[in-house]
Amino acid sequence: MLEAKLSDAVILKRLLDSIKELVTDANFDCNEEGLKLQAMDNSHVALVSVKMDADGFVKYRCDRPMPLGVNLGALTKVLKCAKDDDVCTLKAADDADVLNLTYEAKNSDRIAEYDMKLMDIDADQLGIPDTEYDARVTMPAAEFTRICRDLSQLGESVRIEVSKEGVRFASDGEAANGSVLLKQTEAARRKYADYGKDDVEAEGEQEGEAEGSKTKKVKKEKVKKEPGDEDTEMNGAEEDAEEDDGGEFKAKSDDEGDGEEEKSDADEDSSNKKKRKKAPASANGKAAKKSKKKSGDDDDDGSVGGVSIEMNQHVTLTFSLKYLVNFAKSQSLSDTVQLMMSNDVPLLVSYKFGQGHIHYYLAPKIGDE
Amino acid sequence: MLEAKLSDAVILKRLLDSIKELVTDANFDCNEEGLKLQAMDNSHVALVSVKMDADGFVKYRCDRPMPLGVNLGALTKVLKCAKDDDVCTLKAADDADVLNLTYEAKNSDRIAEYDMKLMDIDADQLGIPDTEYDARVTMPAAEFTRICRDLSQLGESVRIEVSKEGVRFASDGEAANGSVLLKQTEAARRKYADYGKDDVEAEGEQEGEAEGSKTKKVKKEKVKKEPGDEDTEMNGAEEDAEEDDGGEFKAKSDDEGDGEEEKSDADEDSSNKKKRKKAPASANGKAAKKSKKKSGDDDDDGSVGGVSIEMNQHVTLTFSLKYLVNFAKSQSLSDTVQLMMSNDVPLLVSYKFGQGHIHYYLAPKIGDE
DNA sequence: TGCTTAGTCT
DNA sequence: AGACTAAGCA
Repeated sequence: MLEAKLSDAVILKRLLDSIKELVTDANFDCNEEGLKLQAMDNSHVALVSVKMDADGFVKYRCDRPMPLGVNLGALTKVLKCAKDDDVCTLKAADDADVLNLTYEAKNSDRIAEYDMKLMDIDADQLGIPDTEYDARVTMPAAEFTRICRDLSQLGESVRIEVSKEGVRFASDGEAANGSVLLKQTEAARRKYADYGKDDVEAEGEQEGEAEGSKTKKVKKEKVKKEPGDEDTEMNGAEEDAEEDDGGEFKAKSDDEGDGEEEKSDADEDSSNKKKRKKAPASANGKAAKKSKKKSGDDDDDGSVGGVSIEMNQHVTLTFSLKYLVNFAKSQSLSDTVQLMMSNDVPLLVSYKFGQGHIHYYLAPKIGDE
Repeated sequence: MLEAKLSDAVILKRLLDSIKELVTDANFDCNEEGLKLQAMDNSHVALVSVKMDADGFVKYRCDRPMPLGVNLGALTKVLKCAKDDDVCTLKAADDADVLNLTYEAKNSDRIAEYDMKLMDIDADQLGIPDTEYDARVTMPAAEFTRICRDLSQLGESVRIEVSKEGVRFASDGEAANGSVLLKQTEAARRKYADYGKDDVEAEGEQEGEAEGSKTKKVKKEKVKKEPGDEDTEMNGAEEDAEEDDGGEFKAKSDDEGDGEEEKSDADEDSSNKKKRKKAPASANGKAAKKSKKKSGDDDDDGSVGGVSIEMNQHVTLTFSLKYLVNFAKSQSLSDTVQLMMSNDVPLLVSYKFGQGHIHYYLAPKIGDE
């Protein structure tokens, strides 16, 4: 059975708000590592991957892995019945066809309980490419939202060009062409120096979670895991942030060396194999920052303009703004967004929050389509 | 002729916002007691009863009773032309076919005047049952609104179960079932201890006002009036809160004993005849509280969670959420709502505000309809 | 974070 | 035409 208690229902509410327009039905795959959702958008153009780590819950228990087929519209409705600060508990019996959600007011004079029907959803195995990106752009989520919205008024696509100096977002439209250049600033570089170094990528394929994740009992710590050889090493010192569960694609951060992960190496081998815990929460200290989204920590996200760029080579790609605007809704979950790009490879838009992360993949437009 | 001056137009605006979707046309019946509106909703399922006591007006004069047939949509539009804090004066000549509304800014530098056409409306005699309810639930209006809205997302009906411990609102829907339990708390019990004890019920039938009420000359105070023998007594001291005009049904408050009405017995007979003043404003002191709606008086409505329950026996009833959601709009008029229920009897949802009250009646669903 | 306005869908 | 949902503004 599954029992997951979240301290504030608002996290789940925001998560659903972020993806419910993109995906109508999806499986929440739960195992002892946490909850994971991967799905193509309704038109099969974009891919969404959400992960909520067990560590992010007040209480988390999952006896055995199981997929919870959920209609996201229905779940959104049910979540709307929760107050933002309600303690939210998700429960599902092992072969249940319902997901039970309990909302408790922090003062306990109100208890609401909902049972939502589950459905069987074909888990289309999603092949998330295991890519080492040539460019990683870290910037304030609000900036990204603004740019996408602005440019979407002009045209349907945006051309994103990454160079050492900065990122340019350009769109050509009927009535006007627009271009926004964000320069890399020292302040931004410093601010994001160790951001997302260990958990940015790594959407394991299903495979990873199916057996690998369960089998591992590993550390709850925030050590990043190696895509391939997680069980064996404990290079806690590396902050590359490879956190691919499946090993299908691993994220590369060109400049490691920050070494800010906590080492929980001790437990590495202890866990069977597959310790794909990327500590989203504590590792790199970003997760912590993110969680304060609305708090407006000035020195971190909001106040500093500019972007931080890490790259191996120039990248120029064109994307549908409609999707990017949609992705940008996750701004509610994090102050910071990262764009991972390589030429001719799907863009990865990543938002990390206290309890996990949400990744969006979007294939580039080719030629002048 | 009628002349009624209200210190703040916002009261009327909120009142109209509350009922305009339920009722399209209705008579404002005015007599020296004040203004009253009673109407079935458009589908004749629910009944709305609004009362604004003469005392609640800065100035009130009604030479002889008359019905003002109003299209509520039109009145709403006209009221939108008033600023919330404008002093609003309603005037109608004895046989006028127009209602004159004057809006004066509090500093008098602006005077707006509108004439709205009146219409003849068949006053369907409304038979409001005179019921002694088995359960009375007093709770924050916002809580009631929230629950009705939440559950209306899931299903069409809500089952309300009242027990000593609390109230449960439950709804079953296609995608999910939901249940909200509000526990009775000591804080809530204290908060609402003397709430609505004297004016909760008592919608007189039309009849009452037509002849019976007029004949009485009684006090203007907050004494409840006797349906039958009004002209003779002036029991100003009782605060039972029977305020039925017609005598058809009288409101019962199980626990009276507050005794907080003011006695103005002296003037009872002095007035010609027809003094059916029920003083909603001052009696019991609740009216006063209510009027502060938006002010967020913590110790009164908003801050205290939980409900207060007074009951003779368990009650379980099922209602259409669509209507309850509609009723809940009156939250703009009061921080507190009371639900009065008996098995197999229409629910009474009552909101009291400084100038009067609004009562909604809704028949329960029987069986599994 | 809440409210108001605009647009879309029923 | 009305209601509901989503986006923008305060």
